Amino acid sequence: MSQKREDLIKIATNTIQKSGINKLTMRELGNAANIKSSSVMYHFKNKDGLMNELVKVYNENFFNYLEEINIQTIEPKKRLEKLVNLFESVLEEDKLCLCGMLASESDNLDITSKEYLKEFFFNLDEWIEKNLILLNLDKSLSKVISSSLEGALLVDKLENKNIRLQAIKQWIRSL
Amino acid sequence: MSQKREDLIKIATNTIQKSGINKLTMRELGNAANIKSSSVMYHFKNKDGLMNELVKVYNENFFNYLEEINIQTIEPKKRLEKLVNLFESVLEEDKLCLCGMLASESDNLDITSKEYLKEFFFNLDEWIEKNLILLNLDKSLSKVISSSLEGALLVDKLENKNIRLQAIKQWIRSL
DNA sequence: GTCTATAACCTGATAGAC
DNA sequence: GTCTATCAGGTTATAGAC
Repeated sequence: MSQKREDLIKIATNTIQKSGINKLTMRELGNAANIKSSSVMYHFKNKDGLMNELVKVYNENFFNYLEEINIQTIEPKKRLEKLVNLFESVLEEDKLCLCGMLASESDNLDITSKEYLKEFFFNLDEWIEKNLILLNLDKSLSKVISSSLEGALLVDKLENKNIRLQAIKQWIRSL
Repeated sequence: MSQKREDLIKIATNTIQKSGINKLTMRELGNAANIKSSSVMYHFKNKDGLMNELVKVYNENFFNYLEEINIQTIEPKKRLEKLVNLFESVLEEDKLCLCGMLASESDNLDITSKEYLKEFFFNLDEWIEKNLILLNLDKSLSKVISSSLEGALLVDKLENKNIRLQAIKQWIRSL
């Protein structure tokens, strides 16, 4: 992948996570990367193509990080805590989860992007489940944990506080 | 409030809940109400004014319903279950929570709308807390419950399933 | 790869008639 | 209250030069 293309993906992802899909336009993306909107189109063909790439790369990075947690941390409870930390680091940058945001705007996405979104949540639940099983906990709790993380990030960012993610961390510890 | 104004609020709220804030335009809102976009502007002055009204009315209806639950249901666990049912009824209409959606697009809202949003989540947590206290449960769980409901609705709608809200209901029963 | 130029369309908003 | 007419600006996208 070319350097410029990589730059564009980073900038575009950041824009959406900070301000929503509406604020991502070819013109502004070009401005931020010092090229014209027509040059952005050369790299991605159209906006759907751009969105496909954004979600795909986001997923790759996200699950590479979870894999890293698995390697560096053995204790399942600690792993789950590190998952919450990951969401906290997003909050600290005043951003939201790309996939959480796009889920609420799925009407504006093509089939490919929607499939990537579904994959994201499927893989996230699966990762959590594996650790719950190691803890002898009900694996259906994974759905509660992943949902709460997405919702908490949303509202904590709105309020510019870290309250809900903290509450989740505390709750997980108590399980 | 005039009948037409009420109609416009209902249509606009529905549009956002089904398809996102992007799909709400003055023109389309007018079309759906059989008036011109300029006539919509007469009722709300501008789009920010419209958004203010949407969130305000949504909050009123939402908390009127929670108040109704309080009257009709005494048992706190049952009340919480009815809260989950409320989110399930939104999912069944293939909609999302207006306030959850707008939280992820708060960059496009003015201060007034954002304040209404914060009020929504504050009041929701408060309502849940009161019932948790009656159950001798940690009141900080309210943040986990409200967050999980918002997140679960988001992903369940994407997948066109009722899995995550069900998992939350089951989890609350087990508390 | 990047540019200019341009097309075709949609957006919120306003002025003024009825 | 609702209309027509119109505006200025933003949007994706394409054609063709360099």
